[in-house]
Amino acid sequence: MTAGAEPSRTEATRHRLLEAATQAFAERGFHGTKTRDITNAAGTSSAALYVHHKSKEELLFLISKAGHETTLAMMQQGRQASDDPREQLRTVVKDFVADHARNHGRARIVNYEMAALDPEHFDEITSLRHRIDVELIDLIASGIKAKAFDIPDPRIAASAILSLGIDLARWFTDDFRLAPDELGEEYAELALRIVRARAD
Amino acid sequence: MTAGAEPSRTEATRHRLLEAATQAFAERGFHGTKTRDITNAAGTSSAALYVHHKSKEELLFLISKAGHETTLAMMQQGRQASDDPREQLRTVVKDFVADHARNHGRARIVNYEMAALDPEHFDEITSLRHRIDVELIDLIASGIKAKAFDIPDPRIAASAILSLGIDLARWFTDDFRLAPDELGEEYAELALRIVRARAD
DNA sequence: CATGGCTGACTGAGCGCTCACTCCGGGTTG
DNA sequence: CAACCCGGAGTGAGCGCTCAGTCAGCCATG
Repeated sequence: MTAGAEPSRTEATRHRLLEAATQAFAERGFHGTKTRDITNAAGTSSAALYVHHKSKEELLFLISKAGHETTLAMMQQGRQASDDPREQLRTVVKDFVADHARNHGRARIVNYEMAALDPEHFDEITSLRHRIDVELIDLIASGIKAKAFDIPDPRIAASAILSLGIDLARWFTDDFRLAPDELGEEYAELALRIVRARAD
Repeated sequence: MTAGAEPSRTEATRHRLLEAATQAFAERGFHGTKTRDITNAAGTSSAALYVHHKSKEELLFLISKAGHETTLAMMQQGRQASDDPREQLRTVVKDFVADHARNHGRARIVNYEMAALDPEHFDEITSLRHRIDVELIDLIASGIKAKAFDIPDPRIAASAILSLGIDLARWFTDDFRLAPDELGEEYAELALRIVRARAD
C-alpha cells in the first residue's frame, strides 16, 4: 500500500511465531518447549512453523541474536552519552538493568539457553557476548585510568555488574514492587559503589 | 566391619547415579538429559536407575533439596560467626560465593532447573529459598539498625548480593583465573560496599 | 491460472519407564 | 555342613507414547 510499512500477511505470521517462541522458551526452556506449544500460541498449524523457519533451533538463534545485538548496541550508545566515566557507567547500567527487567523473558533465553544452540550458532553468539564483556571492561578501565574509579581490577567489577543485570532474568516478574526504570536507577548506584566512584 | 562406615554396595550405586545425574543436569539441563546419559555415566543399565529412584524427576528433587539445605545452613552458621554485622556479611558472602564457584554444577541445577520440578516438590523448594532470602535480608536489616550499614532498604542490597553468587553458576569454570576462595574474598568486599559498610 | 501461504495427516526416531528374568550373598533347616 | 530358599540388586528387551519435521494438496490473491 503506502510504503513497506504495512506488514505483509506472511511477515505478520513469522513475527507471531517468533513472539510465541520467545514466551514459550522463556517459560519452559528450549528443551521443555514443544513446537506445538509455539504454533498453538501463534494460532497456526504445526506445519506453518516450517514455512517461515528452518527449525525450532533457528527460532532460538534468531531470538538470541537479536537480544545480544540489542545489548551490545546499548553498551556502545551508553558510552557515547557522556565524557565522564561515572555518567557512562550510570547510563549503561540503568539501561542494561531496565531492559533486562522489562524483557526478562527474552533475557532468560539470551542468557540461559545458549547450550541448546547449534555449534556454529553458539560460536557466533559467543563472539557477540565477548564484545559486550569487553565494552564494559573497557568502560571501567578508562574510568580507573581517569582516576574516577578507585579499584585495581576492572574485570572483577565488570563480572559483578553484569551479574546484577543478568540475574534479573531469573527472578524479576512484572508484579515486582519496583518498575524496571526504578530498579535501573537503584542498581546504577550500586554499580558506582562497586567501582568506588569518586565524588568529584 | 568396623562400623556402618563401609558404604553398602547398593548405597554406592545410588550415589553414583546421583553424581552422574548432577553432572548431566548441570551440563545439558533436566530436559536436555536422557536417563541413559545418567546410567551410562554411572556404569549401570538403564533399568538400574529405577531400582534406586522413583523417577528422573526425583533425582532432580534430591539434588535441588540437598543444595538448598546446604546454602541455608551456611547462611545460618555465618550469622553466628560474629556479633559484628560486617563480619557476618563478609563470612556469609565469602562462603556463599566460594561454594557456588566450587560446586557450580550443582548450583546450576539448584538455581536454573526449578521449573522442571513437580508442583509439590517445587513448593517445598520454594519455601527453602524463601528462608534463605529472609536470612540474608535479616542480616542486612540488623546491620542497618546497628548503624553498621548505611542504606535505606535491605531488600535491594540482598537481591544484588544473592545475584552475585548465583550468577556464578552460569559463568564460572574450573579454569577461571581466581580460585573459589579468592573470588569469595573479592565479592565479600563488593558486598560490603553495596551495603555501604562504615569503617568503624 | 500461477504463485505461495497454509494445512491435515503422517512418519521415523527416540524417550521414560516397565517387566520378566538372572545372579548372588546369607539365613534356615534336617 | 550340605541343601535349600529367599530377597533384593541388577539387566536386556521393548512398550507406549511423544515429538520435530515432511509432504501432497487446498485456497485466496493478483
